[in-house]
Amino acid sequence: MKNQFYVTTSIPYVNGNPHMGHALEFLYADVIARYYRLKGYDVRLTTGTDEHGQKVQRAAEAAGVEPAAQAGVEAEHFKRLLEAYNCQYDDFVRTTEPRHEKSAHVFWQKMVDSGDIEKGVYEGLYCVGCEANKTEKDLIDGKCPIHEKTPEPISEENYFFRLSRYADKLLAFYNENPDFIYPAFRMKEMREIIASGLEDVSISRDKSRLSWGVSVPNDDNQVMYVWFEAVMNYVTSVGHGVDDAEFTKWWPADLHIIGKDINRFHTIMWPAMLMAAGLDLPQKVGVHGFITVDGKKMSKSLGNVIDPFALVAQYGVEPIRYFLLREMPFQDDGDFSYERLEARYQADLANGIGNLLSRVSNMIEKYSQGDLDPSPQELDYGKAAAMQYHDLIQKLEFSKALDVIWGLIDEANELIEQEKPWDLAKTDTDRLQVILAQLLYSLELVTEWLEPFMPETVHTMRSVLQRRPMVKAEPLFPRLEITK
RNA sequence: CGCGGGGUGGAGCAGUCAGGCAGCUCGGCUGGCUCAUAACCAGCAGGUCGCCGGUUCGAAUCCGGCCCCCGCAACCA
Repeated sequence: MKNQFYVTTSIPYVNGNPHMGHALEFLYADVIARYYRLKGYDVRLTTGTDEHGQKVQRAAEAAGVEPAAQAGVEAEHFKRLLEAYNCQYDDFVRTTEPRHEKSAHVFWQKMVDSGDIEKGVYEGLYCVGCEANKTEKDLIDGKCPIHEKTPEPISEENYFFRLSRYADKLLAFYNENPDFIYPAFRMKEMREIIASGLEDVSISRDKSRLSWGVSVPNDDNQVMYVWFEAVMNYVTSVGHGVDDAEFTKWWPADLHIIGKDINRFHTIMWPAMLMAAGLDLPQKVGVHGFITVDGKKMSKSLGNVIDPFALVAQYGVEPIRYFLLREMPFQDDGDFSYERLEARYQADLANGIGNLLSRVSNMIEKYSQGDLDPSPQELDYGKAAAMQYHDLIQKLEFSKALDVIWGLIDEANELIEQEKPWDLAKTDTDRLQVILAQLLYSLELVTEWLEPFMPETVHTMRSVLQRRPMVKAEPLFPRLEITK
């Protein structure tokens, strides 16, 4: 079994500011990366920014700056988001970096060599308002539904990726690797799309229409289509085209974490591209859902956008990490509301883990002179809970893994109630020490399992639990004042 | 008939694949306790499991039909 783990996030497009969805995706990747680091694996977490394309070029023109400058500002913005959510990353790939252009050129050439890139004529419909190509399916009564204009037919010489050649190979790959896409129903969706037919895709643009991109090798008039080049960041990060030893060490990736909207690019186009280039395919793609707010999609027009920076500023990073990982099921959309957030904070953090630490640390200070070794004599969690925990994390079921941890907290509270240590202090001090040692053990297990999710909290808890003599802990999570 | 997800006590969900007394968390109510952040523990109330029909000794679960909500449909995490 190899003791390394390479995980990536998708790379945000820099035409917009960071939002909650980015924060959530970073968190998912951070938890799994921390989990494997704690297991002793050599872990690499790669994230970055997608900086080419029409929208960035236009935004820069509007702002009167160079596209590179525009992208640079946003790249820093996303790095601040990673810091704000305490996500540890090993590499941050900007698609405008020289190493990425080199990587993309090498990748392109491999596909040319395999005969999967050919020149062709792109004939399509172009909406001037959208500045984008449209398909018949996009139109209503032959008009762009956004601008209510009839798109202009255009004809442009582009390079095409022979995606149509890969339908059967992709399906065969799915059959051999039924766990390739998580959750499973996302694979079902992709099977449907493949079954309905894959067309060759245009993967370049004429520079007269778009110049802000990675140039096509040996053709001064074309740049690569943004999506085509952006996904290559996953190989760029590990030295593709630049450092063969590094690339051999890390590729293929163990896990790509992505949002459900870009599933097809990662589970159809990207695998096909890798096959065409003769490279191995990633082990798994985890497709997460979106965050809704009070049941509705977050959008500027609804005015319900939550600022991820303001949120951690108000509640602190650890409670927000907990809330998002506990309430947003990886597979589906999760709903955000301040009511749910405050309820979780109060019940699980203040009354749950925080209060348990207080009462146990206080009893050990009082009844054991603050000096005691942990021992699991009373409650045998056995291997079942541990197996459950590890299994759930590896399956990306973070919410359920946290459930398991909180099960330990509940059991500890129940044990206290059953044994009544304050009575034992008067009647049976031997029994009292056994119970306290058990409680200490339970808390240590909680810290061990919680570490990928709430590293700062665990750090604080350990400073209490490992101190000798132990003294009563300050509230980990002070109760929120209910003002509403 | 484009594809997919979903409709379960006040709220959020599990259970549906392998039919068998309808479960969890939050909230509400009652009681207990006092080590603890008025926290903790126990118990109670509350549900025609979207609708109609079928199979079955028995259906939230299987089959058929219908209604409603949400997402996707090549560049929106």
